Formats: sequence, C-alpha cells, structure tokens
Amino acid sequence: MGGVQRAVSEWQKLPLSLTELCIDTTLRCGQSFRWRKIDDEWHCVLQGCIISLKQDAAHLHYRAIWPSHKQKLSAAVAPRTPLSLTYSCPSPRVKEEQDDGVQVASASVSAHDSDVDDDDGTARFLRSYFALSHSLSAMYEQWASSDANFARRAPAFTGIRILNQDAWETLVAFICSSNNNISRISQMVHKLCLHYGPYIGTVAGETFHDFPGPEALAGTRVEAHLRELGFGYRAKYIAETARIVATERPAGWLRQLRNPECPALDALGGGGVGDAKEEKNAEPTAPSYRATHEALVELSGVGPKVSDCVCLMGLGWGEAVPVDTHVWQIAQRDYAFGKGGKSKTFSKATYDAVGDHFRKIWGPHAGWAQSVLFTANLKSFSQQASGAKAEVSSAAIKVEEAKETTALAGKPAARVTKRKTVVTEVSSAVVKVEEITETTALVGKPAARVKKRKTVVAKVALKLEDDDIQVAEAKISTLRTSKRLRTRA
DNA sequence: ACGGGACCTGACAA
DNA sequence: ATTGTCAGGTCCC
Repeated sequence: MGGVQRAVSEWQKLPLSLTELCIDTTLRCGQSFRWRKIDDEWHCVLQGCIISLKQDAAHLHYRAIWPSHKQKLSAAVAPRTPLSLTYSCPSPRVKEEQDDGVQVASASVSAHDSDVDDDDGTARFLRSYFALSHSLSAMYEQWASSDANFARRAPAFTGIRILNQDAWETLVAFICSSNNNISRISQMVHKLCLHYGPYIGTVAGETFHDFPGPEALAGTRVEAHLRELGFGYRAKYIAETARIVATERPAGWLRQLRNPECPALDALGGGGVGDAKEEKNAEPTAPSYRATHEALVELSGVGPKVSDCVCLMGLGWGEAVPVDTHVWQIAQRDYAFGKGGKSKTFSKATYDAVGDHFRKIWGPHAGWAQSVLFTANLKSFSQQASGAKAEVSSAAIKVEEAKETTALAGKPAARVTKRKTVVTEVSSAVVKVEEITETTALVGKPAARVKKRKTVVAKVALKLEDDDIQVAEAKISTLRTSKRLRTRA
C-alpha cells in the first residue's frame, strides 16, 4: 500500500435483513436501469463513484471505487458536447490497474486521493439511496392489514424498496420507458452513459460511465444522434427536455421540487462535493406533490405516468402512484376498476381515480406498495411467484403427511410407514409432486414378517391463473404394488 | 374535455 | 420464416 494510491475501498458491510431490502429484486424491478450484475455482485456509477454491492441474509456488503479526480468529475456537468457520433471512451486517460481487475480513471494531475478511508460517507450514501430510515417490514404490515390483496401477493416479494435516485437521471430514464420494455430501456440508458457520460472506471472488463447531466444532452445534434442509436421517437423528447432544463429553468430547479420530508441524496464524498450555488432563487410556491407533478408534465415526453415515476423515485414523493399498463391491469383485476360504465377506457380521469384509490387504502407511501404489486405482476418475476407458491404448496402436502404419520404412531405398532416426497419442476407454472410411500407391515410371529411395499405416486399440477397458483389436478395413481414378500429371519 | 391513432424498436411467441 | 403483439406512454388531432 505504499507507492500507488488506491481508489478502491475495502468491502464494508451494513447489517440488513432481506425483508428490509432485497437488492436482487429492487435493482431489477424497473426503478433503476443502470445496475449491472457481474458474478453475484451489483455495480453502478453513482455520483462519480462505482458502487459495488452484494448481499447475504444478514448484511449488505458494499464498496466504493472512485477516480482521484472525482471532485472534478462531479462538479463538471457541462463540458460534454459530443462532436463525434461515435464518441465513447475518452482515451487519453491514465488508468491504474488494481489487483482485482479494477481500473479507475485517473487524472494525472492529482495522484492524491482524498478519502480512501472515508467509508462512513458511502454508508450514509447507501442509507439515503435505499431510504433505509423507513422500516419496510412495518410498512408491509400496514399495507397488508388494510388490503387483503396486498396481503395475498406480497409475501413472495419482500424487500422491495423505492430507491431515492437522482431526479434528472430518473426523469430521462422514464422518458425512455414510454411504450417500451425494461430490457430495451436499460440498453438505451446505458447508451446515454456510454456516449455522453464521463468514464469512471472498469470492473471485470466492463467499463462504467456516469449518467450525463442536462447540459450534455442539450446539444443541437443530440436528437439525430439518439435516433441513430435506436431511441426512436424518444430522441426528440430527451433532447427537448434537456434543453428546457438546462436553459429555461433556474439552476437547482429539480432539487427544489423535492419532498422536504425526504432529504436529497447524501453526497458520496462526505459533503463538500455538491455545489451549493442554487437555492437563492425565491420559489414562492410551497413544494407539494401535486405542484411537482404539474411542473414535470410541462416537459417534453413527460405525461402523468412518467411524472409520477420521477416524483416517486427521484424526488421523494411517496404518495405518487405511477399508473401504467400493469397497474391498470391490477386495478381492474383486483380492485374492481373498469367494471362500472364510466371508466371502461383509460383516461386521465381514470388515471387519477386509480391513484387516489391506492392512496386511500395504502396511505402516504402508496407508491411504495404499488411497486411491490407491480413487481409481482412483472412477467420476468412470475417464476418467482409460482416458485414460491409451489414451495408453499409442497410444504402443505408435507404437513398433511406429518399429520398422518403422527396418527399412525399413536396406534400399537402394527406397521411402520415411511414416506418420501419428491418435488420436480416441470415448467415455471407446473410442478410435479411425487409421493412415495413405503409401508412395512409386521404380521404373525415375531420371527417372520410380511413386508408390503406400496408405492404411490401423486401428481399435482399447479396451474398459473391470474398469477395465482391453484391446484388444478390432484390425481393419485398407484403405479406399482409389489407382491407380498415373505422373509424369514 | 374526450376518444382514437401514430409513433421507433426489438424481443418473443404463433 | 413472416407476421403480430407487447413493452412501466405521450402527443396530437
């Protein structure tokens, strides 16, 4: 540790249960589109640092990797105007090779790291990013107690939190999300970082860039370039919104739209990084969810749904309920929406009605609860639902067996029954349960015994219906009944 | 105000 | 293989 300054911190850990936070779900359920999982570790650039995470049952393990010129990077949002369409990695940078295959962009000017040991800063940042001050299990209980449907769906999807993300990044990411799928949204957000964001470092051979600021995306050629990159009609929205935010709104405009009860993301460097240059503009309107929602809708490509996503995940308004196709489906299927003659089709009035309903039954963090049901409804997570339910189902079968065995045990030991259950997954929706029973009967004289072996195979098909597992078939067939075997001692 | 299309693209199922 | 549908919607008429 002598000569070369390292910008990679050691792994640290934060005590945290999986019911309070499950990163495997939270980082994949369509809130952030930027986290990448490599060999059981999650990585993402936040505030100019590469944050790495892994989790076990008791702890969230984390480490931060930052370039020594991080201060400069986080302050320099502006000077990124791509002149070349194929601009990607700024090459003329010194890279420091680390032991574990980690490279970090390093400005040759300062070979001096400020805060390698400052991991409290990272911990504070993570508590803020994951909004850990709220007890998630307590909130789940509250939502479940006031809503039977939530109580039914949520047990298979614990640990889903709303991330406290950067507002600008959230805004752009969800402009990309319109009429789109998570896979492609992630690709698009990645392209934005790659082509317009500053290079931060390399982990396991993969390069990591930060998310570009509004100024970087406000150029006149951005729209055409983004179209070439496959953004489709969203290219115009992004360029327009970037221009508006960069030039037609006061500095710190987005920050002023935050929920005051949910403080802004803590600075990673332990303070001093954020430029406290705004805040002087007198904003007479008291910040509120409604006002924030209206202000965002003014932007290009931002309708009510995208606005609510930014309110919820980027600005700390927990009551914001983004109503998308999934939530609309849920509202119709589980909350009797669209049944009455009025709101059969989906209108703005319907949108507001759905949100109001969920705010009414779930309370001030309705958006958090929405995220749980949304995730449970995602196709990419349906296997998790069926898998969990199959487990529950097979557990129930085993309980039945145990009861039977207990009943037998009470009798004088005329026979001994041994049972075994084999559960095999046929598909994501169908599970085969084989029950093998061996009965050994003891008859006659002590010396002689009759052994009767019977094998019963029970096939239980579990069908996925409305995302709900039901036992569609419980057929018991005797495959083989062996003859009596007479043995002698 | 309300209803209906168009809109880029790519993955995935018939 | 081609075609159709769907994906965390928004804009415009």
